[in-house]
Amino acid sequence: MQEPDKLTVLTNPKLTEAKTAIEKALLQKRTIIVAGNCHVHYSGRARSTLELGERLLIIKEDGALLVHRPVGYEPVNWQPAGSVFHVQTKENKLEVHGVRQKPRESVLVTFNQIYMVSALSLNDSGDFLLHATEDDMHRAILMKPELFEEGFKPISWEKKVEPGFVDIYGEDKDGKLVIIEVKRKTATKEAALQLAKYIEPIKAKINRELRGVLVAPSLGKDVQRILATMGLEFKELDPKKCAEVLKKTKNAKLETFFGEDSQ
Amino acid sequence: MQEPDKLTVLTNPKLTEAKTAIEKALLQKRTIIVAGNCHVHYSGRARSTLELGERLLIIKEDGALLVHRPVGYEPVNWQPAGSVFHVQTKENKLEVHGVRQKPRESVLVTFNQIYMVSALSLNDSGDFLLHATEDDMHRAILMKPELFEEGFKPISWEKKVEPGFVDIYGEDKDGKLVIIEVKRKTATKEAALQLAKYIEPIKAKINRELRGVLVAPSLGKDVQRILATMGLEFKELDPKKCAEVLKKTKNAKLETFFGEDSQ
DNA sequence: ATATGCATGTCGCAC
DNA sequence: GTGCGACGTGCATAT
Repeated sequence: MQEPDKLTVLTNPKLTEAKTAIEKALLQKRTIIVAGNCHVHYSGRARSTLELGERLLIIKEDGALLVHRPVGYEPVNWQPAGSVFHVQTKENKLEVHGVRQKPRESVLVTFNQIYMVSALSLNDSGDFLLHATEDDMHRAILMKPELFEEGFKPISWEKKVEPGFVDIYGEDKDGKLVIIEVKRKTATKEAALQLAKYIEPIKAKINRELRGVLVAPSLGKDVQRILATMGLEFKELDPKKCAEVLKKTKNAKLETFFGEDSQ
Repeated sequence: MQEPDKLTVLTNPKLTEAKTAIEKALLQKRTIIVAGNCHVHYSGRARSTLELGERLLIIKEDGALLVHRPVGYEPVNWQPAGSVFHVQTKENKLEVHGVRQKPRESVLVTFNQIYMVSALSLNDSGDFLLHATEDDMHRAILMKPELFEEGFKPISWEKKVEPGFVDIYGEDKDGKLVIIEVKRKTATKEAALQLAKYIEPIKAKINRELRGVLVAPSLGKDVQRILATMGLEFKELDPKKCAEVLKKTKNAKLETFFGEDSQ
């Protein structure tokens, strides 16, 4: 079931042994994990130094590099995919050097002690799906406009209108034009200003009543007031609810496909 | 030199063995690495599903969780520090469930096979220093104002002025007020608008000539034109150069401390 | 190649 | 807690 070399682990190796194992794993494009005592220097878009301490170094098969401290979600140092690596021992230390071009930047990890080197051949082709994004909210409104408002008829979306793109625009039940700006979380004053920026030039261009509506799960502190002074509206809508709607719509479609009634 | 339990590694353990090892390591607040075949579900601010595949699961001593695919810099799923974990075996699968409150969100990693479980006690107190940030640029200009302009006298920085904070303000050699907005990389039109937003209210309030200057290593495409129409200026300045200046200044101080001339 | 905007952004700091 | 901006942001997309 499992190739003999799917996994290689060295515990408390000598630095030279670690060097050999890492170089071999790099050639084989395996996922490498090194645990040890190291310091780190980065130079490129900025510069950084990380003093001696015990961390994890991870190098992936596509040349991504991560240095993780024992706390925190984010890597303390890293290198994006596509980096090229060089390993060498030097004065009783092991140096792992990762370089990428465009932008030119490099990370140097210097170990004085290594607790573990692990090399894995990982096979991963599973799909990743993310729901309840802003884009899901757009699609949900387009597929089920009454989510926004009874009688709303979408006309277009992601429409270029100087000075940017309008999320959705359409007509309400009274035939008024509606410009919608969608946010997937609490809308800030920035969002209100963004909407206003889109509205004004259009108002100036067309001679017709125009509603600007901010759609979001909630509003920031002073945003309601700002909207009011600008004659804009707010409509509450939750990204989760939109995701639900999309799911149901998808189910409905599938049912139709299989010859069943869709509600 | 090294405690006997600094490092524990299990290779190709049974799921029940893995469960025991992970639970023990969680109690000991060690850094845990699990390599295996799994699928992942996330629910919280959004929702996601990741189909079956071989990945790394990392749980840190502060309750941060990372799921890494064999490619890419970013984790495919994660949970910030402070999450609480629950491990159980179920129908020949091992479930690792991480939950955090505020916002309420959870990640469920379900393994059907495990290649390695590793638990480490990492000791890391080394300082991390990042140079050539925007803040370094502020400090460099404050310490050596001629970096910005000959005769410039800084008055204040990070000054609250409705509707936000001005990076630096001061007086030029002719006694004109100068408002400086600093960017560490190519300045976009957003930066220009940000500067304008600060300038306008101040102009309205004081009765005095006022210069608005965008300081950055370079300008985006139409930004020069935008600055011109708004009567704003651009001054080229590189964050690396600022970092250099700070370094020299620091050295100069040290030299003084040691009784030597500082140029 | 550059520009624009989203992200389960994260993180830090001020109010 | 909320707001605001920086980040070695990364990332996808459209031009």
